[in-house]
Amino acid sequence: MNIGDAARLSGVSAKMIRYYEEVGLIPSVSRTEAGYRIYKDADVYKLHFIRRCRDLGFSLSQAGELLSLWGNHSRQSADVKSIVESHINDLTLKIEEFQRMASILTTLSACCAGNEKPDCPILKALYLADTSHLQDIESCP
Amino acid sequence: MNIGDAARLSGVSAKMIRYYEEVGLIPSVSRTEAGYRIYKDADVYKLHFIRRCRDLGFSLSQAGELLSLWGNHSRQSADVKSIVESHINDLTLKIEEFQRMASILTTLSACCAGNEKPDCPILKALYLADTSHLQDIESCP
DNA sequence: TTAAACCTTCCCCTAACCGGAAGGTCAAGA
DNA sequence: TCTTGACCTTCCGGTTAGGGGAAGGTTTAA
Repeated sequence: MNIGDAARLSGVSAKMIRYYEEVGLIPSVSRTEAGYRIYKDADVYKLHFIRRCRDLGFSLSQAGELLSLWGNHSRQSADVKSIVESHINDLTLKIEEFQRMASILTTLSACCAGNEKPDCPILKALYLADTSHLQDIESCP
Repeated sequence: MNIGDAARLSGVSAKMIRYYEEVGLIPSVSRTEAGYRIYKDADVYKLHFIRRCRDLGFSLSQAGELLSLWGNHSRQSADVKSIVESHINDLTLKIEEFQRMASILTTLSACCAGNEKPDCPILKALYLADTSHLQDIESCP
């Protein structure tokens, strides 16, 4: 199987497959005499596993650790769970940060007339020293 | 005022001030005979404005647009509001994506014993073709 | 005079890719 | 048999928003 077939079957682009090989996430595969990479089903499964890790937001480094645990039959499920919980924590922090931003921006946007006039409470707030007072605001600043 | 003072007053590191100048986000400032950059209060305000945009998650490109509007007294507040609403939309999409990931991972994590044994429903789910069925799952897969 | 604390430019590194150029290979149809 | 198009290869550069550090010049205070 050529890299194009492996890409189609795994959902990982040929470009990315070469990249994963380059950075050591997957081992180098064998080649034809002409230098073409040859993939087996097991390689496609690995690529597919990585793709699913990426879809769930894991870093390539974490995906590599999970892939390693996946192939290690003497693994401890606690190690897997630890990686997952760390990632859930990262996601939660990002969600909270984005919600904080969105909350402030929504408040400010609601106060902006959004017309042809230059007056704009959003720009005022960006100029002022601190928007932390906008966290729980109900009325317009 | 040297770049170090501007950095302390604006909350933007000297490294980043030079970078913002290099990419054209802020204009080049004048220099001393020795080549040191000289900053005025107005420059510090601009840097501070950019920093606040970044704190709210705007890209440097958006920060540049907002900065330009801020300095343009014939602006239309609708243009400001448009940028902000676009960014709120981006944030909302990211929040939803992260929540989707976190939801799936939390479900899987709850099903993993997290002990010294190798059995792990998380790895099983990463191997299986599709986790979309985990969106609304209550019990363990 | 000297040492610390500045400043300058320059280059490399990050994560996870995408785009494209230049050139070699393979398979099918005329 | 030749050609054409679809593959494949490596290599290089760009993306975002910076961080780290080297090598060397400047300023200021003791």
